[in-house]
Amino acid sequence: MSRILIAEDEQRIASFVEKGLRANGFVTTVVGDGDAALAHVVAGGFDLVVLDLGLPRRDGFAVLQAMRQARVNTPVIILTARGSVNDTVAGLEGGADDYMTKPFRFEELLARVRLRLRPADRTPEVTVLRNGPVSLDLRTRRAETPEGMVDLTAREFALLELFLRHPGQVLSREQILSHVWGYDFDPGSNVVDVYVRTLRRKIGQDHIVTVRGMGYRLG
Amino acid sequence: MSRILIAEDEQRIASFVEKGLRANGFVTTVVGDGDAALAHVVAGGFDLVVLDLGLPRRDGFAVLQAMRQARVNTPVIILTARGSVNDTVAGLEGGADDYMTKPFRFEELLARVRLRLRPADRTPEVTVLRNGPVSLDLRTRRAETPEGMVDLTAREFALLELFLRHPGQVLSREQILSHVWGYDFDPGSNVVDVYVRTLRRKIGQDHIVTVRGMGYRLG
DNA sequence: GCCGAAGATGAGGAAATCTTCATCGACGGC
DNA sequence: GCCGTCGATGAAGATTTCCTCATCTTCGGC
Repeated sequence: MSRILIAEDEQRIASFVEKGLRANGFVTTVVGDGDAALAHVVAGGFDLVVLDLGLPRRDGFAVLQAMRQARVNTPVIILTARGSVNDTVAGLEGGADDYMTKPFRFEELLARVRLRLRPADRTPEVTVLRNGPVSLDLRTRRAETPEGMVDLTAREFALLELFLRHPGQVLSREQILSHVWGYDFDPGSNVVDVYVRTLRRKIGQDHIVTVRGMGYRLG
Repeated sequence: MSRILIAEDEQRIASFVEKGLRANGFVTTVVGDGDAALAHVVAGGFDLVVLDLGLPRRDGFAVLQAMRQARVNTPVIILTARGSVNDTVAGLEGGADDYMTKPFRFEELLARVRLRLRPADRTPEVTVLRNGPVSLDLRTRRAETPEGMVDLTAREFALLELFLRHPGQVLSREQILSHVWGYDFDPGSNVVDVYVRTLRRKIGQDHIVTVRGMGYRLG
């Protein structure tokens, strides 16, 4: 699978991103400052870089600039603090391929990573996820089950997508929280329970199974 | 282009659907009762049927059943009144491929028509619409312009999609209203104006041009 | 330049979605 | 079977999106 360099100094976020990407089959390397990031990128071997703008020693802009000057065309996804729109624009003009404002949901980052890697690995884009009787059209955001077709809200959609991308696997509330809601969401909340319920109401009770003490599982 | 049979007795809706489909390059035929619908379908020559359930002389169910018994496999999209969920389920089990509850927005119907015709014409699915500097990813619902990338709300997305599917063409407020909001929306409203404004705010002022006395145009 | 009509804009209220909270019920260990 | 913990559920409150309305600005004919 593809190799991804994560350049991020905040420990919490770095590990959030790393765990998530590894769980999805990517090979990851984490570096905590700009110099290291640049060295790794130029040395080669990475298919994509997740680059925080606020790195110590040499900030993200400088890394990006040096990279492009060295004619390294590895796709770059920038991480930036919310509100710093100017950063964003400058980043994109400076040669980044995409950006994410913090805090972000892991699934969003994942979607962008997949998007940027696809041209390279020539895999056609998946537009419908399916698992047994449940299917989800990613374009129209509609789910289809034996009970009929239903339109989903944004959260319901994100949750069902997560389940469909990990069929049969038990997902803990924490995993679901970080993937669908984001890494800085209150872990004491029971939003996941509530949304599992609304999903079950819409697509039918039987598809999402409760695994007591562990979490939920699809199929 | 593909030929579509519209079986609908309400004049207003029939013409709404017919105009819209023609404007998008489809060849249409309208019939107002179930007998005529069945006769046309069995005679052949249609690639898809838009079928109202509440037809006179022979209702939609009967038409669908007779069609399938006659081994006609033309895809069928059912139109049904909101709330009659049982109808919907029964319809799908009876061999329909998709359904729409009235009132519906034209763009939604169009999306489903395209979806059902695609397998036949082998055209790969479009996931990114582009026009000059403006592009829209239909999967992530994100727009990209020289000013950066922006996330769109549902309405903003539907509006921009409409513009991108008809680049350079002047769209009247009425057209936009019926396509994005639905055929029974108050024509005296200025929602279109308001949403054009929010879109301009997000993607930049210059892309959507006002054509005084006529409507708006992209590019 | 003046006037009327068309479009732009800001703000407020309505509706839908999302999140939290309190309570109820079910399961498993003992 | 009893109790404690975990999950299910309903409903209220917060937030976001959507739509309407009143006002302001711009355009084009005269």
